[in-house]
Amino acid sequence: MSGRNIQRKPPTIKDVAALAGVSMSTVSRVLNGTAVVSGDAAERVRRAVTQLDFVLSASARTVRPGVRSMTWGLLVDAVESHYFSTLIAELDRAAQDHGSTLMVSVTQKEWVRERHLIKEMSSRRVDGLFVVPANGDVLGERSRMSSVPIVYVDRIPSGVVADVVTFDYYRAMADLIEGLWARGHRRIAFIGGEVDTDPGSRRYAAWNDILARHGTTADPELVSVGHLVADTATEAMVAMLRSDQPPTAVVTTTGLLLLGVLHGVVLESADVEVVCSEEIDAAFLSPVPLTMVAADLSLLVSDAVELLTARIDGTSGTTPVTRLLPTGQIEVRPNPTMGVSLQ
Amino acid sequence: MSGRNIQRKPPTIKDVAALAGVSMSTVSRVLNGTAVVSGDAAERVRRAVTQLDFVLSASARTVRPGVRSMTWGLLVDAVESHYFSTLIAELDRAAQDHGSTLMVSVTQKEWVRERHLIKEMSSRRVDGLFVVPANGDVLGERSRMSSVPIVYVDRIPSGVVADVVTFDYYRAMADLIEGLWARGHRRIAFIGGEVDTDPGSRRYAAWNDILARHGTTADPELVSVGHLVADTATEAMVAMLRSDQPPTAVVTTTGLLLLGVLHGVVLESADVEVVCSEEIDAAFLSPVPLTMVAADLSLLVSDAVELLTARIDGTSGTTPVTRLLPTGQIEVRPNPTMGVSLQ
DNA sequence: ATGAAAGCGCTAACAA
DNA sequence: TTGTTAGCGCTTTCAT
Repeated sequence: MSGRNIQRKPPTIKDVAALAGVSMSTVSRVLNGTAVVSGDAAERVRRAVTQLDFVLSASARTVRPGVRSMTWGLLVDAVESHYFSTLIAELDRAAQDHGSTLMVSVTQKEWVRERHLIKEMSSRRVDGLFVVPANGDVLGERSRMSSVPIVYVDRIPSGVVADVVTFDYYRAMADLIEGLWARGHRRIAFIGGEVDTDPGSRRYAAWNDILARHGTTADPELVSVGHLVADTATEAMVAMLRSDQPPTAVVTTTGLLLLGVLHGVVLESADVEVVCSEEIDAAFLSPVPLTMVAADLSLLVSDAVELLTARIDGTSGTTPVTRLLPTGQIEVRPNPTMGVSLQ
Repeated sequence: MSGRNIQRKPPTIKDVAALAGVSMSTVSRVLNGTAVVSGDAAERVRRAVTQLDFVLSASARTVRPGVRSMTWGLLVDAVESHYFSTLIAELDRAAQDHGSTLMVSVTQKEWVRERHLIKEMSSRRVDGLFVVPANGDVLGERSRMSSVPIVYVDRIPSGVVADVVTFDYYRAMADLIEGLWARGHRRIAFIGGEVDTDPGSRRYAAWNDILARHGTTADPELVSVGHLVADTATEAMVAMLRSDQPPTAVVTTTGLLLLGVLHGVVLESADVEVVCSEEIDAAFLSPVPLTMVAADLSLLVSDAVELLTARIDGTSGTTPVTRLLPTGQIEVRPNPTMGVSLQ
């Protein structure tokens, strides 16, 4: 209860050794379990450690190369989404199970920041890194940064051949659109984000491919891409709904854009079916039929962890692996007693 | 494009010195800007650094106590909420502005993990720590962990007097309930989470106080607390709505529980007004009138950063500060042409 | 089983 | 302006 937070300089292994009446080596051995120590000495060391509230300096421990810090890093491009929240939570749990600590940093979707943070994390001697790659590595610099094992997650990075774990977003999107087609929809809109970078590019390719497979092509009026925020997606949706030939179904890509699209649907009290390549937790509030791709993050995480630990332990071959994980679907149909669907 | 990720051991300052034909000190001086170096030598060093893709080892740099690592730590209890996503994003930006790097770890709401991570971060020589305190420090151990400057965020920690920045959740909740009362509601339900720990305790106190102020007390049938997940909140909501005397309004605390409550409302096609002490981004989908507390995280962050930097620089007094930040309100009224509100 | 000592990568005090 | 050197906290031979 006494709240003095004096900045005393932390005790060192030397202090512990002195208090326990042993040498520094013995303290080190006890704390690391590196060698057998007499029960008596061990006990005295442990007591001193508790008394001084001592912690081995991770900095000093990891000065020499080759030692394990039992720390993993995670670089995410942004954090404001259900998807990444879950990713962080799952990875954190996996790291804990492995006896490692996870440290997260945010790249803000900027390649220069990703590069900086990879170096930063690496200079802090993390054992390995999970990276959700940002775009913009035009010079292919990524391939030169080989100081620390990296497994790329969720997106396929450009400019480097490395271990990647991601979901099969192409197939997921293809399935969604085939579903709409099977249910009779012919005027289908596409409201998406970036389409020239992964995974938007895969989704967009699926969109075009499936339409082509059915011998048709997208009405330009019904395609609106490049959205980065929900608001512009809302505007696009509203504009389409007000046109002469409004769509009967809408394809969206991210949870963020799905919210934007649903907002447009609400504003116009429209009756369209919506599908989305990502999941949101407020889906049950949708006033219209909604199908979402269900991506099991725990699958992604266990695969990524497996790949990274193999790299760290050096037990994996030299050839990088790319894994495309399968996805599921979640269908949400609005409560028939409410919403526009009852007219 | 050549994707060989060989695990070569990272170059040291010695390698750079050799390649540049100068001493290690000169390299250090160039890289840290600690002293004037001849343009020629500096240029050769920079070239060598680029060529070797060299980064100073943060580990080695921070071995000696007292040096700044230009790294801040953030310990959050959980990450699956809009609130913490935003907190991380804002703090990350603030750290970047300050020239520091933010590292996040997750305590999973467990005090032992919080304690472990504080030590871990501290042993990695972060300059300071933002901590969303977990509950469970019954022994008051927090007050003994004075190795690194800490600013507590969002919750008031137990067992220690330290710098805290949080929102005035008592007043926020009081305002919500006064609003309901003013709009004529008399059967008001309360569906919340933990009520014996902060900030739930503050919200629950406001609930009881405001009812008392109006000379009444809560109907036990309309109070359901201790919810940790959305599902049980949904069940509680449904049960209340099906009772003989259903509430006309519901008070909720967190965004998670708000979603649970709204789910119950949707399932029962009920017509109740809802208020919540946290914000969700899918609010526009609410089929019923909804008022949420708007907490400006950037305010929280700038205050927390100010306090932490003051502690780090030693420019703050010894007396810890507690700041209660004001909140706003967001009102969402459902689109009149849809949803249950049109009957 | 234990201690003394060298060395990890780096910075800073001291010489030159 | 530059190099040499001691030392940060810790681990790890190498003796004992």
